[in-house]
Amino acid sequence: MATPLEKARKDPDSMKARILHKARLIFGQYGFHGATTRMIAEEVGIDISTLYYHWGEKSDLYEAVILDINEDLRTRLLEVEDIIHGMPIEKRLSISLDLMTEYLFDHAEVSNLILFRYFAKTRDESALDFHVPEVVTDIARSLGLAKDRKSITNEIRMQVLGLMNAIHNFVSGENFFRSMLKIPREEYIALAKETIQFLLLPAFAGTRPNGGRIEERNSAKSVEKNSKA
Amino acid sequence: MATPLEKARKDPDSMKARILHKARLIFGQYGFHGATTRMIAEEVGIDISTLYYHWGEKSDLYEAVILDINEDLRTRLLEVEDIIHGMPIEKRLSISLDLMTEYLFDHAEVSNLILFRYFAKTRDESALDFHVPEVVTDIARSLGLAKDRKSITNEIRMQVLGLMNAIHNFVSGENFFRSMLKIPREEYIALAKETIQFLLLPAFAGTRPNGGRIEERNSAKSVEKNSKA
DNA sequence: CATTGTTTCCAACAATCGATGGAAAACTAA
DNA sequence: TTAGTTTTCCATCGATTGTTGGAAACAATG
Repeated sequence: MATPLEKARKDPDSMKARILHKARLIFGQYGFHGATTRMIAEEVGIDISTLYYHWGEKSDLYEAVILDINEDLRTRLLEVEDIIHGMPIEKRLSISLDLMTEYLFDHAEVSNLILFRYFAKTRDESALDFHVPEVVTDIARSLGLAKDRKSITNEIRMQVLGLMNAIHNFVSGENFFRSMLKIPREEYIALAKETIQFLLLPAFAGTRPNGGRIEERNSAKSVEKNSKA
Repeated sequence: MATPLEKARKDPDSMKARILHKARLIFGQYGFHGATTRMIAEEVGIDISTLYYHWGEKSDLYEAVILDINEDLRTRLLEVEDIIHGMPIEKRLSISLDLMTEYLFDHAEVSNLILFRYFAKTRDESALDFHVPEVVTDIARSLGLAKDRKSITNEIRMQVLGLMNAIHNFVSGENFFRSMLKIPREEYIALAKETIQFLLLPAFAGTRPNGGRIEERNSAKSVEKNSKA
């Protein structure tokens, strides 16, 4: 109950939480430099100084936003992990992709913010260079791509990044891609899911000649405990 | 020989071209709002007003940058198309991915700018909402995923977008991902190539049970002509 | 009620942004 | 050289940015 972020997450109706929520959307749409504190304040319907009263500097608010979506994402990943637990590898992957795609389409700002963090630089790098614990390792273990934390190679890490980014791309690119395909949102979402499965599932299908760096299944259950960071 | 962009592309040593080149890099790293005209001018080593003399408004320069990388990318795609022509589908895809990955790692700002355009909004949308001809259709035909322009479905379009974005992600995300994997650049590039092939090739491998929506091969050669926009 | 602490807004600040007018410099052509 | 054109820079503008001080409004406590 110390940091402003913890307060905001505890009471979603509080002013801190309302600001944080709108900040997620604005930062997600325009990026750090594209978003202005005035845009966020106006979206909440408050004066700009109220925003500063609650969150301090712009970069502090941005940091809170990143940590916030990271926590949400981690929570959702744990839920998905629970659902797919015990299933064979192909089903685990297929269902994970579907559920995460569904979730991210409902919270597109999460994908936006993650991609911004991956790809965009910031003028004052030092202010925004806080470290967020990467979930890549947890995903790899949850999917069964590696027995435990220590056996996760860089190859597997890259594969997981590829999986995650495939989803983020179709979610964040919705506006651009949809105007290109000229289809309604529901159709686009369905098509995105279908395409993700089509592109990525075969790589992890049980019997493939090359690159057999995937575990068969049922290797977790004992490691399941230390998923809490 | 009318537009400033055409002049710049014609004479790469001209001031216009020098500004355009640095603008590519800066816009690519920081995005439209993150980049400032002063940053670009300083990078070139000129006064800011010289930049305005040659390119006018910031958004005009940005537009020129987008059109410029689009032209470069199209040129490279045509070269690749020439190389893979006549090969079987799997080889075509494999080599295309490799060559385009190689090319984009050498011109990372191209991937950056494309992703920015896909994912980021701009405060003044109207100024930057110029239309760039999409190459998705050409890629699909070149790869042999469809016989001709008219037989390209939205499913195929989405698959091509998935292919392209997979490359862009690993290229643009190099800084972020590499600091996570703690490996040198060459190793990262090799790993990226390997991962892209690992993830995406199986989906288009000849004999697969589901989703057989790919043409076999050797259906182009007559359509080859109208690739020039 | 009065008082104390918390929250919100108004007004303004310095810094930085995009952009321009005009003089100086550099170049071209005679 | 001279005249004319093109290019570059200096100085500056207004608008917008992030940020803050301080007054008002509100809430809780005695």
